[in-house]
Amino acid sequence: MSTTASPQNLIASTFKVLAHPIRIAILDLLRDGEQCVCHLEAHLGKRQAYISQQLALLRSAEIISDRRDGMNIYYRVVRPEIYTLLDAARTINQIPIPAPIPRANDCVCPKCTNE
Amino acid sequence: MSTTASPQNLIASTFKVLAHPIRIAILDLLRDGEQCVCHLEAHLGKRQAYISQQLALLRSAEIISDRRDGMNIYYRVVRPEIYTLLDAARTINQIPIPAPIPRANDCVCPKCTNE
DNA sequence: GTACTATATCTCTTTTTTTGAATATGGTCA
DNA sequence: TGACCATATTCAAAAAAAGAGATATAGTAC
Repeated sequence: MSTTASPQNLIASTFKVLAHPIRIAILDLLRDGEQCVCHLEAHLGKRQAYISQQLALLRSAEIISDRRDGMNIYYRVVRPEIYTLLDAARTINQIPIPAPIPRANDCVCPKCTNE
Repeated sequence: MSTTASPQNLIASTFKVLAHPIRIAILDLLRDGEQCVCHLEAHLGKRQAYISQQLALLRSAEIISDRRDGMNIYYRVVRPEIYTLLDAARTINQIPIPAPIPRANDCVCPKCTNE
């Protein structure tokens, strides 16, 4: 994650963080505000540890940050400019920008509502 | 270069092609129009074969395309929208958009002008 | 034709990234 | 305090990408 920080390398690493389907999906889930990890887990259908790894990556790239609230940890995007990139990439590929996921103030994912 | 072409995978591979300093540099060199390979070679200071490999990659991603003129092969960008991405990434990283390289209709790089 | 030039391709090695499995941590609730 | 829950980290294996070297190709000039 280093090499000398030339402009091109900086830009390249910005793209690199975004060059992953799960990370893109995570950022899309965070479009309309913070979500708890269990939410992401439920929506992405991947192992918890795996999602946590990707969150760590996005976190260390300083694109998202977290906040604990009681039992859960909530993630949010701290660099909304990256949506410019995501949206532009969608436009280029003629993919519609995803509709915002209805905000659920209290987590509605199975893990959060069941028993 | 495959996996099923879900929207996220499509977007991810767009970012992936751009996630490389040399490829970014090549695209910047092509900002103001086509350039012959020797030009790129002179400007990038890398092995010919290496640049050719990167060109092949950009070509197979259908971002650039080539044209032969006499002895030389000229490359040009066929998807100018990618500059939206490059520029946005620069903005995010607070790097100025590179000034266009003065157009040289006849190649002025050492390889083209010497002897 | 042959020789040369510009560029491309192929193959192999090294490095990086991805992913999975196991385990750790640090709050919370009794 | 201890058990429990949500999430994080660590380590190793698998897969992908980066890069170097050697060689091929397709025009061009003679």
